[in-house]
Amino acid sequence: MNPADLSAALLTIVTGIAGRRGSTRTLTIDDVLLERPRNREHGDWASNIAMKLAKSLEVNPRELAEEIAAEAAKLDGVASVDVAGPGFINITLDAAAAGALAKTIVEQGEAYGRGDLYKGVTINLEFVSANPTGPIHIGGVRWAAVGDSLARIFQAEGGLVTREYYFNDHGAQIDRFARSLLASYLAEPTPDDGYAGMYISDIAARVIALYPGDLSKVPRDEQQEVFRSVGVELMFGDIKASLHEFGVDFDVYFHENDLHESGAVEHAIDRLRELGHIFEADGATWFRATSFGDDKDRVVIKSDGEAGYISGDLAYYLNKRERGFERNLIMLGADHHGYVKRLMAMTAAFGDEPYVNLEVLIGQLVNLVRHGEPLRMSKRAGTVVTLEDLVEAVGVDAGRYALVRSSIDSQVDIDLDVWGRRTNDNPVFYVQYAHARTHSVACNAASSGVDRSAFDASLLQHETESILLGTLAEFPRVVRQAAELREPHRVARYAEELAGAYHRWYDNCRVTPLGDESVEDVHRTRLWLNDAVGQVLRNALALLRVSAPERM
RNA sequence: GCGCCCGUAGCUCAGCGGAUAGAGCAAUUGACUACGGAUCAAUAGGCCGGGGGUUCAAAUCCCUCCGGGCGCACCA
Repeated sequence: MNPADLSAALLTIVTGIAGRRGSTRTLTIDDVLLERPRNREHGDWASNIAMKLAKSLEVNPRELAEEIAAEAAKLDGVASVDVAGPGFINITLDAAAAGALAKTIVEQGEAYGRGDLYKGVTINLEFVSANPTGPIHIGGVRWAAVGDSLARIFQAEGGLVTREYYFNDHGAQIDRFARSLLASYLAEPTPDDGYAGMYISDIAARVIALYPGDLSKVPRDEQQEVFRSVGVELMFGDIKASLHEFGVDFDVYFHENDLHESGAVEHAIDRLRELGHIFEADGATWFRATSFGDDKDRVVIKSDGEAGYISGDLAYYLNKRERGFERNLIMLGADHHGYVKRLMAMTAAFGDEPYVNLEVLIGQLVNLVRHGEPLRMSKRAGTVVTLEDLVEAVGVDAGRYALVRSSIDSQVDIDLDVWGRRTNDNPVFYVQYAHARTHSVACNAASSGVDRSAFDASLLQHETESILLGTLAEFPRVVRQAAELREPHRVARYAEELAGAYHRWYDNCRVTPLGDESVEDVHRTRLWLNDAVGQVLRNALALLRVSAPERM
């Protein structure tokens, strides 16, 4: 009896009662979701359905709750049902019914926790998308960790996910990058609007080494072109490599330049023109974004004939839709939140549904801190802390976990000294230790002759076992909720809760009997429970792409 | 001026309509010649920024004020 079964049974009961009382409202499984009461005296699962329905049925909530409780008490696997407070229905399961989950989890293995919320839905997840004008700095690191975990969570819910990196190689920033490389090569000072930093001279040296002829003999503008094309390629290769080190690999690297060269921009503008959302004014071509809630109209073709910035976004979105993606998500930093309105206006203008076909996830920026003092980073000034610096200081597991553990709505401070030195501050080790412990418990059990040849769930009677089973039962819903709300941090917080419940169980219940005791079914059954915990910890950590070590 | 995010234990943050608001770190005190003490138990610590409202029920939803972060280009 897992919470999903219980919810379904409850739905049947409540629908029957509501129907008899003349309700016309159709109830769904979401109306009868169960929650785990904080207080153990309130049973294993609780429902507030009676309080929610009381008003529309014009009955006293407690009276309705009693009616539901009476029927729920007859369900198989339910030990008792109580009505408490203003109308909570508290359900306590038979130990056997609750404990059966341990075996189910072991049998389902990696599949436990997966769902079908986005089964068959094509999802395009665009994140990081940093310009290849320098190494990926720590501001972009958060989206690498969060975006990749979100992709894994969508996949666990059946989504057909494409991880996409939008490579902004059309604008003036790339030119500045090329001029900076050239200046370094010619030993000239860095251009005023250029990029400084050690990496510029490194890249310049590698470009020169790769050039087949004598670069000093070609004209200056050709030199700059060489630095542009080869330099961007090298820089981008470095970015890909450090993201790969961090466990993040993209399916598609999309070049903005292709949109301009392939005619996709004109195509998108033509499409909007057909729909009547384009007009000419002041020598420029405009998108009438104000018709769709934006603050101002946006220039798609500037009066000098160049494409305006938004035209790339128009073409890119249309391209994604034409590639068949039903849902398109873009992750941006808070410094870009002003774009949301115009992107939604664009979505509506194309005849799509804002916030459904396109979603923009805004995450707060990360602050780099050293010795408690905020550290200003600037790619142009060369004071950059990179992804590689982070990995070197704290490792992939701790880095990813720390970045994904808090809500993207809250700002996080990264202090490399603290993260590197006091690793105990990072709860990832608490979770990983719990996993390592499940492994060593299983090893000890094996050498003491405890195996999984018997399973009697009714023997899982201890309070810590009941809490542990309840926590295990929640995992599928946590994954689903993380997907629905686009909040990977929920998986991390859940893993911590499960690790805690496991450690407390370990302290109270032995899997391996003491020296002079014989192996009983209770030990064999507990081994199933131990292994179930290990499996769920592995499944949860996998969603974050954090390793689940067998020893530490 | 307008818009988005945040204000919860000493610190870092969960909880975002439900019962007595939680965790880690820090503090104090305990627990292995018993499956790894990177653990566990216990104590202490809160007008959930202030004030209104909606609701049977508000940290959670609405309004307003205060404080902090970030944005409001024919730049990308």
